[in-house]
Amino acid sequence: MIDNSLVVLNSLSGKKEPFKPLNPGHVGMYVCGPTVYSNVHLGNCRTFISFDLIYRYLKHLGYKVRYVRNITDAGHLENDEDTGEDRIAKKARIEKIEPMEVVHFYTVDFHQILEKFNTLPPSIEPTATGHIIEQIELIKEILDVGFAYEVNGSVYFDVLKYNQNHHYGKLSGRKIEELIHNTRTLDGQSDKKNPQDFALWKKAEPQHIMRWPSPWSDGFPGWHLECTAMSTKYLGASFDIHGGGMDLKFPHHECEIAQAQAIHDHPPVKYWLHANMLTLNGKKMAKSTGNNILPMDIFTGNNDIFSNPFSPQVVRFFMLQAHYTSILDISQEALEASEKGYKKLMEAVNQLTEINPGNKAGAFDTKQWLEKCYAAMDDDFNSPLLIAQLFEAVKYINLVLHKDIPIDKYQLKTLTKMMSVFIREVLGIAPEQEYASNTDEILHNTIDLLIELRNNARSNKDFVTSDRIRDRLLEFGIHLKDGKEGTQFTLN
RNA sequence: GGCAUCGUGGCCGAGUGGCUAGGCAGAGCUCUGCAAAAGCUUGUACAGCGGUUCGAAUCCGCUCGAUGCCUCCA
Repeated sequence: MIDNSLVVLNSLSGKKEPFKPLNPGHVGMYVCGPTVYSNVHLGNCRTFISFDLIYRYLKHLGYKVRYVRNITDAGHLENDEDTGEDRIAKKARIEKIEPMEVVHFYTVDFHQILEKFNTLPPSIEPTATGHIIEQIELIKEILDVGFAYEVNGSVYFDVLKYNQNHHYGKLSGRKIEELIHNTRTLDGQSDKKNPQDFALWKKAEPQHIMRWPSPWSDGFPGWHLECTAMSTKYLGASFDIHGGGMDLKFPHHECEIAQAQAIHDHPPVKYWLHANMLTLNGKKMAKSTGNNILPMDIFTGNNDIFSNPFSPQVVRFFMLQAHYTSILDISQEALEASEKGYKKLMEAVNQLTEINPGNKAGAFDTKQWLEKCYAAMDDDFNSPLLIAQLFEAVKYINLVLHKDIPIDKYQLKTLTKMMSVFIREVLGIAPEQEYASNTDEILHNTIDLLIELRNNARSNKDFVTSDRIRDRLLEFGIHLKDGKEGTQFTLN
């Protein structure tokens, strides 16, 4: 299956490049995970769904993928000044609970939401606090090569010195002169030599509870360092893919490149992939403006933004209908359109089992269709284009079902297998709900009985009764449809 | 102000020099007791202004706008 036709948009070059992993057949992928100081953000979910798609497709192609996604549970400051407070410590102070309670609570929330979105768990999910020793060792190495300095128990990365021989800003397209020109001066309130320098280790203030011993002070590691420590530990000094949200390009990913380059004297990552932002009703999502929604509130319908609930699968399908590098706007209308499309797609797939193939092949060119499906995904994981191809198949399936268009065994077998592969395995879209087999059978038998009673009424032209049965069932989410082969039903 | 990404029909969203994207919505028809579903038919869109070219939504320039980053942010 690995035929080297996959191309990916590398943020480092800004161009689509053929994907050739460092070790043939193996892929190392690191994605910046969440800071677990509050409920996982919907935009954050888009990033993880995007990389779930990428992970799934690489695996589908036959690569052995090691997917590392961290949990940031320390070191992520409110701002970069010396007074900046750790986000988790701040939440703990406000809620009057232990920092590790905050961490655990929101880690559980994060996992629950991502599971609802049907994302696969990563191969390794390391935490920052579990890698303090590794981070201290990295800081020592950076100090040894002379790209960091210690002041008052804190250690900073010397960006200006690094930039003498390397380009700090090559990922985000920035020049150091512009950064200096645009950076607000802190009027000597900082220990840093330059405002561009970033913390590798911060000395903890006396009231700061999240603290670890180090050669420099009792303190905590800098945010940028943890990703370098964990990616290096689990994927090596060079690995294939580093992903994350577009907003992490600068400074976070830039700092990661600088740290790794300083120590290993070569770039850490071959392909940088960045997922684009999600906006809500055309505007950036922000808690401060109220233009914000939690994933769970979309699923339950408990929100003021959308007039009805939308299931995780519909939201996932909606997101996959856009390319991961495009800005995507979520709205009531857009979700409704996706919901209908999703149902149409799943309905057609479910009805594949009802088709009896003939000996005559139909006009559907399965070989060409498959090629188009793979071509779509090979072109930088173009899921919207793949979905468009899936709807081509849906159209044909419906023609077979309703218009007696021929289909032979081979066509049916290919469609049945590959529709499932693309929808379930690659796109990671699951059926809306699965019933326990026992309940399922009882429910189906009950509905069949009601359909029988209704059809008796219809034969007697007692449409009052027949419509009442149909309308009442619809209220329960059971949808009856009369066709040539009798009455079918769907569960909403 | 600087950097980055982008601006496609009523809505969402592919497409990066010539050839149908796709989904949703709308209109007409077929089927139907009526619906629903499905099928068929139907839409001369590419922010604006210049330029390159035989030919541009697609390349170049400028203008306007959006989003992100420039202090933490997926």
